[in-house]
Amino acid sequence: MGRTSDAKERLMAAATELTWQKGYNAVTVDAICERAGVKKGSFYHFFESKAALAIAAMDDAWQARRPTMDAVFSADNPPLERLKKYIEILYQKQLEMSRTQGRALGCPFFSLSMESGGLEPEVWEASRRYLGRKRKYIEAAVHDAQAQGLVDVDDPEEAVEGIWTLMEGALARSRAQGDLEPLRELYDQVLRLLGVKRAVREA
Amino acid sequence: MGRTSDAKERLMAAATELTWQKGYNAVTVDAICERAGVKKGSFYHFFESKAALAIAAMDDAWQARRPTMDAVFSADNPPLERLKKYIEILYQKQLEMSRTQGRALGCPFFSLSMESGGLEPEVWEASRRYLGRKRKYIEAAVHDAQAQGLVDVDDPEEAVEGIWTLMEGALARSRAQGDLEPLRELYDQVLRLLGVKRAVREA
DNA sequence: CAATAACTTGACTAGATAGTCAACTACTAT
DNA sequence: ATAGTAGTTGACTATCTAGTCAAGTTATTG
Repeated sequence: MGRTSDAKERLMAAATELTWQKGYNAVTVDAICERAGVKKGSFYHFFESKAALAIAAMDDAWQARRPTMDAVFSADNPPLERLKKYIEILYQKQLEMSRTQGRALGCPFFSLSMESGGLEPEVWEASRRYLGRKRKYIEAAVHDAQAQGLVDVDDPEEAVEGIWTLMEGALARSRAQGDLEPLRELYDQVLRLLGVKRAVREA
Repeated sequence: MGRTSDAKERLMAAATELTWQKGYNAVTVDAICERAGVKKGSFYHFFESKAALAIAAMDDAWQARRPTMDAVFSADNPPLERLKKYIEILYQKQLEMSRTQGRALGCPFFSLSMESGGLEPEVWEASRRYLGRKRKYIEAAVHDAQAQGLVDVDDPEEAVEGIWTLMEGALARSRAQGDLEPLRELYDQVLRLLGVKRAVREA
């Protein structure tokens, strides 16, 4: 019963966009309202604070990306193909941002996690939770690759750790320096950490 | 002529500390003044803006760390020892922060670079410049290692790129998640990117 | 078609924020 | 010892900021 509205969705979209561009602390409630075309009173009708919106917006963004993640990391795809395809998608996404925003913006969860630590415990916790979910796809791919004898690693957990550092590190660097350079040879570097030999890599 | 003072130094130290903890946008001029024990009027006597202070503070911090960097990356040390020692120092530094601050804070230049893009062009440029200076030490070590036949890489530039991503990525992750986990096996992962064989690594 | 719940609005508060300024103080060099 | 300069102070402005609220509007459902 009662009136309906998409203001809540518009607020989450505006928050995602602005936070990705400028970072959490540089974005004001007023700016989010303006971009969403919503008055501040309505903002506080839907969300109890800026932090609450940030958390809701992360969930929204994750739900939106999940189908793509599930498709790319489908158990039906060969494990190394999953990683390759995923890195290609990362690259394309950041390329699009370079064009539309003038620079690469990196991973929104990671940037938010770096920025919110020690300031906004609930935002920090939520961002880390979504990073953990993202990481699970990588873990599964590496474990599958190991089980199928496609890679040469002593300790799969350590390999996951290194690959995760490479991936989030490359995205973070692409934001820090604004260009796509860090993403260019990423798949090759991942293969190296996985102990895939040069001859196989070139195949 | 005239009165002397260390207020400028105190302001730079306070800015470095607070920005490292909370990030650039979350730190106010008032907070910096309070921590430095300096009134706002004095702040603007020494710096024309918060951005100008941030840039001066980066330079100050870099000058302070440079001697250590020069010692660790001395051409007199074997190239791989330089990298190993440097990673050990990174680890110790973040460990100290875990104790004193309750969490790892990562690399101040990198965090600042991620946060200032698109908002504070001069701060962004400066942070990237200092990151570039830091990177040069890694480059030299990798090139030397290659020249001395200690490593097995096809393309040294690509190896530097990957190692740099691993290092800054691990520091960034240590901030994002607040613990030291990402730094633990860092040297091993670096060796893997350098194509150092398992047997040699274990030696 | 009406009751009512869901949403909207604009005006409001209280405190934070960057930056200014003129008068004041104390040190340093001559 | 003193003139001049570098540094200090507190009070000030104008704007921004998160968050509140009571009264108004509109869609939904019975």
